[in-house]
Amino acid sequence: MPTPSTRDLILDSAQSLAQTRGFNAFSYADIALELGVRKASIHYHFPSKQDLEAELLERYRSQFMAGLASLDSNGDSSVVVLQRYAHLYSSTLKNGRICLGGMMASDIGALPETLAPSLSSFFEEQVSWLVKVMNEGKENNELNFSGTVQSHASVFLAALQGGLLMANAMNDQALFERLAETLIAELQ
Amino acid sequence: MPTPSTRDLILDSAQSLAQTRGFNAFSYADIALELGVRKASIHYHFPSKQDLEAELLERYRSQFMAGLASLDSNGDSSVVVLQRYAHLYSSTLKNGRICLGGMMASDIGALPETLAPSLSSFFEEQVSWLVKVMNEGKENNELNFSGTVQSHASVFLAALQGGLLMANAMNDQALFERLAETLIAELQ
DNA sequence: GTCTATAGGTGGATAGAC
DNA sequence: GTCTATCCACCTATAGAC
Repeated sequence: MPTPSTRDLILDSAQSLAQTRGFNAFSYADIALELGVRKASIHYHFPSKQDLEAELLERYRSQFMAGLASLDSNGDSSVVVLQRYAHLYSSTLKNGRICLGGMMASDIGALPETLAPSLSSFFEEQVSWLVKVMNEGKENNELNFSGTVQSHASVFLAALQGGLLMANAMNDQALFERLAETLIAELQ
Repeated sequence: MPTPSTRDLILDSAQSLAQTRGFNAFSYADIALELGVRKASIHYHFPSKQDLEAELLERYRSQFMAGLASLDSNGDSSVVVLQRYAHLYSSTLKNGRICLGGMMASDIGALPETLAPSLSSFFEEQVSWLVKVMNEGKENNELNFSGTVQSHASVFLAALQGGLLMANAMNDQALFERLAETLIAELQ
């Protein structure tokens, strides 16, 4: 594992701050303090905060999709794959974070409009992946539900996003675990 | 209808800004501009922003609960009551807003800790009300599902909150409507 | 690439006249 | 209750030395 570049360290710090406080509640000064560099150095890598935010979402999206690809690479059952998916969200909760996509969605009214398309794509890719997994589950008779797969995929994602918000605000990790379990049981 | 007091007008403006931009993305200057008063006047009614935020949540919570009380005052079926509940959320979406509780939950990491208990209560009251409605629906054989009522109530609320986030970010009101429909159908 | 220094603006908040 | 005036801290961002 090579030493992370300053650029990556900045993104890591910014992502942590964005997931815990929100996009409009952290500053270059916060990152500078955490990394022990000057604000001007951050502006060298990301001239404007909008540049930083855009890169933040893009990196998160690509890393998240790469993670999804590895979730269903084996021949595991759809139920197990969905459990692993839910665990991706659950694990962010342990650090007092919520999904970066969900956070950005809540801040969308105060962010540059140029970020909206990327954010929409993030959600659409999640739903598409869930649709694929649920379709496979139906074909294998591991999943069984009425209504369109698309609708159930949207509900699944929305419930996890909202569940993260609630569990984090109430400081109740068990709430999220029960919620995810119920969601998956409902599809069987 | 008496003329609203300045205090109420301030709360109305602040609530609109908080629901669209977030708690850390509006200022006293924004409210002052909208109402045509000076910032100092707002500080007279709400000395600190924390005071304003606390009152904002408390008013929202009490108004929301009053609204819920009128939703199931008649002998309507549980399905209809749940549809009306979902419509409460749907209607905020039309103004480009999300639920104030959901917004505050996403900002909780950048808000005073004193607000957390009130926010937890907000979610707990929503879930308790949903549990009551779902229990009645089960007794009347209008609703039919496995798993605890508590879990399904949590899922229901979480999915609506997350659905608001997604539909607002993607500017797709129909997404929310389909999502709500699927959620209710799943309980029958 | 990182630094010092600084500009120009906005944040929440207060004092005191009316 | 609302105003003018002001304070100080913090924000994003840039210029220019090293």
